[in-house]
Amino acid sequence: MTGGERRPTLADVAAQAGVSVALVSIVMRDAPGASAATRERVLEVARRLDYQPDSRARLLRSGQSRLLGVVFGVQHPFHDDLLTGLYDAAEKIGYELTLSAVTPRRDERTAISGLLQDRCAALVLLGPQLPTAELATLAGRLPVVAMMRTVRQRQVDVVRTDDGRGLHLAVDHLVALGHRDIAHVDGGRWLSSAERRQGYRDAMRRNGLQAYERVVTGGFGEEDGARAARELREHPPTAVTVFNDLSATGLLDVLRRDGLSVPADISVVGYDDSSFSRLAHIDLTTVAQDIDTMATLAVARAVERIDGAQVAHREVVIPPRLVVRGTTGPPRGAA
Amino acid sequence: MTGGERRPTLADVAAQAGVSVALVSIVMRDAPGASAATRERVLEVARRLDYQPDSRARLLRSGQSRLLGVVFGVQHPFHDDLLTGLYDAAEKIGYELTLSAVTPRRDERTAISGLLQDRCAALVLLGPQLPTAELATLAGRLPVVAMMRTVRQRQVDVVRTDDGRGLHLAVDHLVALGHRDIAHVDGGRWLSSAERRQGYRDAMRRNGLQAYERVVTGGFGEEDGARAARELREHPPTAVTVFNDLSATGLLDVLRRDGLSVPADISVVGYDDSSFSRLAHIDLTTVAQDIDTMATLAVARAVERIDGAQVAHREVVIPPRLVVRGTTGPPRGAA
DNA sequence: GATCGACTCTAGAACGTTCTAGGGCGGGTC
DNA sequence: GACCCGCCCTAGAACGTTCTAGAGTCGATC
Repeated sequence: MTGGERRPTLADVAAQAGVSVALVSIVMRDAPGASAATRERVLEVARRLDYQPDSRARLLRSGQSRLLGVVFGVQHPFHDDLLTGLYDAAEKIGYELTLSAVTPRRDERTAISGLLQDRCAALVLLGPQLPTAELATLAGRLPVVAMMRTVRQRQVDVVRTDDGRGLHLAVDHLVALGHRDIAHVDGGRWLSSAERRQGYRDAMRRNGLQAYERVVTGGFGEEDGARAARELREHPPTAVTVFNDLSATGLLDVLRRDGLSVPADISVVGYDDSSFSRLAHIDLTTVAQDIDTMATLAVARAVERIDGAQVAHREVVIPPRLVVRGTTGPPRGAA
Repeated sequence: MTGGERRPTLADVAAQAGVSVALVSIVMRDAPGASAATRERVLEVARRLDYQPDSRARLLRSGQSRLLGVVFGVQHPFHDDLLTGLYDAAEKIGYELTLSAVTPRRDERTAISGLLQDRCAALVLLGPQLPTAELATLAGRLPVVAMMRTVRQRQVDVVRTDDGRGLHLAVDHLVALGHRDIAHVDGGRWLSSAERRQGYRDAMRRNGLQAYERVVTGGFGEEDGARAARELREHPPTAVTVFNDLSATGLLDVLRRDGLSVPADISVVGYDDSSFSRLAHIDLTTVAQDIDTMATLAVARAVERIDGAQVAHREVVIPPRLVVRGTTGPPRGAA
């Protein structure tokens, strides 16, 4: 029953409309070379047969695929937001997106290889964990844009947030509130942990607070933040900047169970503006990445490479934005 | 520089290995009809040239596409988990997945039409919002499996959780703890809100608690839960079951700000086992859907239809599971 | 020693589209 | 009236693969 009938092709439409296959193709692509009258007639037939072009055949023949492959991770709520932006950006310039997910049981290599078989024209990788060497090989075959990660390799384009600046914003905000004793909980071995840590250090020095510099090893998850909080228990600072929002919530939880009041006793700043950080419950002050700009630039960069343009800048660094919510305030003494 | 060279094709491999194109095809597909020796030689050449099959050409020629189209929504953390399961299930039986996302600015119709052009063999829709009539038309063209939603239409297969039973579990758990005054905050006009509400009603009656039945209109988001909490303020019950986790956290927030202690003063049960409900901070007792089973069954159902089997059951209903965490406990009197 | 079957391999058509080359045809210019 | 140009249209090759039909070789069976 279902699926019994073959889907209509250009040939079917052509036969019904009494024209050649080539002409129907012209009409469907909205290409010049058909009179208004026939155009109308062909479209009418196509609509009646519910004709849908076959993108496989289309792409196969026309070489240029106007298709961008995107690799994203299912664990990152952040990636979902980025996908939204990428769809918008791609649609605006007439490109299609094809998605391939990295899951706990499906690694990046598998995800990428699927996209290569689909012959997309370029790859956009969201926070790739692949070693630089492998990214370089890949970039030798087709344009590759890495997002949210630095790649010291001239073949690979990079679009990322200025994480250093993100921590400047966080620290400056705390200093403006009157804090001096500000610690940082880093991301351990995670991508961009080093840069955020360095951003913290620079900002502290610029504010003349090198005496207060203190970095605690953290990580990606909630439990990492909790562990860091316990480590800070002995000599609690008046404020903490944390590698990401998830870690920050873990830290917050321990602080509150210890009877500390946030932000009166201690202020906390996260990173990412994750969806849950907006929950009234958590209400976390955090550093937000400019998703729309990043998405637009990533797509633009990929397309420039596809079109063979010699791209001048290989790396685009976008300034982040501080989102002030309820977990930051003046320290007790300063009130 | 990049993209200058053409990707190698079967013909290239054939030429280098000194065999016919057809034979290389046989080897690549692991089909019978090639000697071990040549097989070895061809594979070696393919590896050397870094040959990647062109899935477009492959699918175009071979008609059967072994390709499942999946439509998911970026706003739902739950969909990410489901994707993980779908990838596993599809891989196990040799199918590929192709993803199309619904975003705030890309509707379901667009997402589906993209997949139709890719000529996938069947569609798996996660919580589709499309009207039944449209789903029916679609199902006339290719097998369609809807997940997490009822569709009263015999062409469309359905795989969903037994939401009624989910609320039975929640209510029974609370009753076992000693609660009698249990209210329900529903999902408003959202899919499956009606079924969960009815599940609550049935469970209350089965426990002889019809006198305590109380349903408050809620919704999908946090603010809906917060609103419901304010509405309950006058005569607070000792326990609440909520449409989903997001709404439950909004409710929790208002309760706590009102000075109520959870679970001592009031117990709360959510629905979905969303990733954030696991955060130590929120630690929500909730009803979990059996993601792996759902994913496996959805893929199996789609494939059966593709293979033309006459499927007996059109609707599969999976029992959920209660995850007990920190927001439920005995009521004050019962301690 | 002819016939058969199994095995390995190949030539060429086919999938649905786009692209290249060119064929009518009407009307303007010399 | 010969020429050229622009417009609308068509035939047929091409994209990279799989599929069908069949060709060649070898060894075993009659």
